[in-house]
Amino acid sequence: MRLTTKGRYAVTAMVDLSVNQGRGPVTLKSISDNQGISLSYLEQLFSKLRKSSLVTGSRGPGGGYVLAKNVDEINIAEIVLSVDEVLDITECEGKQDCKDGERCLTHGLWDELSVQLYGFLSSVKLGQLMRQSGINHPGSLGNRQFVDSPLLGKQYNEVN
Amino acid sequence: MRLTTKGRYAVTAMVDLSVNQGRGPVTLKSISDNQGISLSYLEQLFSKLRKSSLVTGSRGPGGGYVLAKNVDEINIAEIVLSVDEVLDITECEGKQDCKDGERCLTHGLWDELSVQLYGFLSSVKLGQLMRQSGINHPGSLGNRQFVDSPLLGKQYNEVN
DNA sequence: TAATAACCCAGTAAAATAGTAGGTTATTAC
DNA sequence: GTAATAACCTACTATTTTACTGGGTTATTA
Repeated sequence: MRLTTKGRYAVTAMVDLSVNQGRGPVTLKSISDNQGISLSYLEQLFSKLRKSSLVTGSRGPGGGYVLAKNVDEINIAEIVLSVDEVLDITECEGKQDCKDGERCLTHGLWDELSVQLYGFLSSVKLGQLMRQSGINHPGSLGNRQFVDSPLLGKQYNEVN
Repeated sequence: MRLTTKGRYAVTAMVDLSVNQGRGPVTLKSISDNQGISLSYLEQLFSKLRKSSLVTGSRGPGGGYVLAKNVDEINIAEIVLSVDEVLDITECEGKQDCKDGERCLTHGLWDELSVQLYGFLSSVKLGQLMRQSGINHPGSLGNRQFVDSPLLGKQYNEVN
């Protein structure tokens, strides 16, 4: 599970579709203008989002993209995975010659962390992000950290 | 908050230090051999880990690196942030001319998600990863997903 | 039939990741 | 002291990924 600005672009664009839901299709041109992302780059991202059945496009005037599913049936993980390939194949797994144990150990651990991360991101639905849009302007977060998010509620517990 | 193989390397190396704790300093050479990461690249990563006060190095024969803090006082987030710069500065935030609201909205939302992610990763301590090393060989995860991780326990709740 | 906007493809520019190569300095063991 | 070790440092290169550019075509609407 990788997480870069590419996935961020995709999530941002999907939120754009969410807030404009019901007002007809959203053109990539408008997202491009709003978010400052190049049109052609957006086309590439939406090609993947479309192939993942997250959006549906319609051509011609008045056309654009709409969400293919309900905002509460789309989670952040599938958006990110749709555009961010998940490669990260380690030599170890490929060769299967890790008899000293050390190598597999750490790889296995990271995999576990990846699964947890995926679990976390898949638990956050697009609808949640969208509905909280009103109270999430820059700076509204202040110095708060870690827990008690007004956006997602009690998603996890502090360990110590 | 970015998450790439670079951060994975760092976490992997830190777990290596954890399991060898008490057995004296660990050389980068041994980590290089174990994990298949170039020595000089590791040196660059450890330079950052050292500046973040996560490890301390000792020179000469018998030297190497040890953890600067207890395994339960080091979390995954600080390891990742130590090597993965957190730039991701958006035009919007820099210019502060986002009066249409649309732009700030999505940016603020992503920031919120970043904070959540940071909270999640900072709740996982190095010690947890280390102690579970015995039961986390590749394939032990099976098809399990999302919740009920034997590694981290109940870290978060599914939303719906 | 003209405008629109998705859809497609090939290439380039920029950035980040990963590695290479050469050092120096401090420490230990002989 | 001297040799080996291993951190520590710097600059450069290769590779990969990210992001953008520029050209199309196809379907749809007015």
